[in-house]
Amino acid sequence: MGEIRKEVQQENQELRTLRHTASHVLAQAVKKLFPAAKLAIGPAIDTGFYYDFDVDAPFTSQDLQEIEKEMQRIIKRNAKLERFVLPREEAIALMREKNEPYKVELIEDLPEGEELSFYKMEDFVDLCAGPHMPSAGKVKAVKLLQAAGAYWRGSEKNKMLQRIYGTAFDSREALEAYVTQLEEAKRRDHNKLGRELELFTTSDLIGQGLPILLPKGARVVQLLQRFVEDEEEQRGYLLTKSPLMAKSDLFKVSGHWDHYYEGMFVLGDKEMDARGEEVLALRPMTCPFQFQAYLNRTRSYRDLPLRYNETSTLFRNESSGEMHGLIRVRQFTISEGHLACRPDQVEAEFRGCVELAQFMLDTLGLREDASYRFSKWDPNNREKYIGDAEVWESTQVFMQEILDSMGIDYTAEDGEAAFYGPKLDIQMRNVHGKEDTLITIQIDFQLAERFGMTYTDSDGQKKHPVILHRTSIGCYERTLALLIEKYAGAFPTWLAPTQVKVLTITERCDDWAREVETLLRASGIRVELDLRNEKIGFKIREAQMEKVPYMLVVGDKEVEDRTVAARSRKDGDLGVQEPQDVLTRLLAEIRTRVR
RNA sequence: GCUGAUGUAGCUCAGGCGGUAGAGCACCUCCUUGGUAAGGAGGAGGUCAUGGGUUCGAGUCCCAUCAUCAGCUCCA
Repeated sequence: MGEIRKEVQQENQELRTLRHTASHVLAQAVKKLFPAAKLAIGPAIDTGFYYDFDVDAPFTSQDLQEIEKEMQRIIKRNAKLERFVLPREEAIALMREKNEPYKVELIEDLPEGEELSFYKMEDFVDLCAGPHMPSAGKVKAVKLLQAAGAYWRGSEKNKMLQRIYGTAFDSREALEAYVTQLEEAKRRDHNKLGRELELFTTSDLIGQGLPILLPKGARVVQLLQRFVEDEEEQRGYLLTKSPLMAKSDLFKVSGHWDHYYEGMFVLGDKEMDARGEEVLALRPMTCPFQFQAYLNRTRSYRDLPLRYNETSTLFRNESSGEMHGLIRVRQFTISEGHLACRPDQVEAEFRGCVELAQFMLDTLGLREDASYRFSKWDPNNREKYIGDAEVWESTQVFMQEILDSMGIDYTAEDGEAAFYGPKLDIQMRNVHGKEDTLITIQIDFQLAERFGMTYTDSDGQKKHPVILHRTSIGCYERTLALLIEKYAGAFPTWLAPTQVKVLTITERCDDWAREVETLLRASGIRVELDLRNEKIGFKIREAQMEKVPYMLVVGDKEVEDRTVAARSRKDGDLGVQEPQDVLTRLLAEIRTRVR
């Protein structure tokens, strides 16, 4: 096994080298066609490569075509790459001479005394650590995909450069396979498929980031919510229902007024607030609301852990360019929960949260696509966070120890924490490979004190509980989006908005079809009746069946026997059966969901 | 928010140089027919995203706004 993995890694490394070389070919081509272009950076990425340029006008799609042709010529000439090294000062001088200010800046940021490597390909020279293919001809297949703006050094304070994305492979076939894969991804894209399947829609009148769940989408979300609430109840959670808005006072205590004002929908403004007028804001999270539930009466150490959950709708004023389908929206509903624990309970409760999240992912079939991120604070950016450095550091160590003891394979990242504590984020990739957080579990040693939440310990002392913030499947809209893409719209039977489609061949069967519908519906099966009486056969029906687990066809011959022809998405033709038999089978199938 | 592209019937799209809108599929009615994306006849549906402007006249040109898409930045 180790050997195979090693080989795969080596292959990936070679592909990255090839793509990095392709980015140099791109830069050379751009320099030839647009001599005024200034070079920034051009790395290989997982799916290909890009290069950033500072140019007067953005690249058009025609520009890309011409650049790609020029790249083909360089590859055909099999231009050789030669490495050479310069001391720092000479390197800066060379880049000044070539009028490449971004390269100069890059070199100046590198440590003193370091030798700097360059690669020369024909008359084109680029600062680069390498490695590279020996010649451009090794790039067998290359394709430019798109141009887009990107900030220099990834900061919106800097100038926006023009980035060209492309991909490269060592064979024509591999490139074609990748392009096919991109088309397949587009087909599964929840934003397209979800609209086609009438799961959701949007309205220009309602606004950006505010999708409407249509009956089928609303049904799936309802099923998910019932499932989550039932499961959490079994695990000792207590459901709350708290208001969707609160006075600014609440958010001042929580710290959101200072740390999250831009992200909130405030019904009024800071000036009104300063004048002492009542200013309400829609809630961007549930924490302080559930804290008020905790504060309803005095708490004993015997009451802990106290686990609150809520199917909670939140509002966040995302900036206009961020919104995307059901993945990034301005209003969403989340399976939110807060656990108040004694210090000696935190570890077990944290584990319980992780296990619950994993159980949810297993049930939905998403676990294999999840990755874990340990999101830490950024000690160099103190104004983003509340509390003392010691609390942060000790909380992070504490969390890390739990993660390690659970054997969770995570990546640690600085600057990704919530403003009040570190997080374990469970990340999911969408069909295009873009990553988003689905589930988050956080440890918070700070807010209980801010809100004056206490319990009386066995020694009679008032103490602050430790708060765990957590979601179990995260936001329902986002989960729905991931499920659409995971199953290409063909939901598992227990989640399918339509479990059975009842069809007829002639209107003489319509009454009998309605009886079958009533029978199934009475048993809690989600039925869609289609009385169009189309004269089409099973093979054709399969096309529309793709998204529906079961299909029943009612016809005259079957009417005589009081039977229906049944077909399953999974098992194919089930033959002609008594409706009761079909019902039994269906119920069994629906109950196969993990419990 | 930034860069770019896009916005014509439910869907996919046509509409060279400005002269007040079309196709396929879907939908509705009727006929034919119990079944392999069936045939025939007819029908409905668009203030061309919205608001301004230029013009005798704008889907077509200009500006603004809104929305959608890709990427960046930010985040669940």
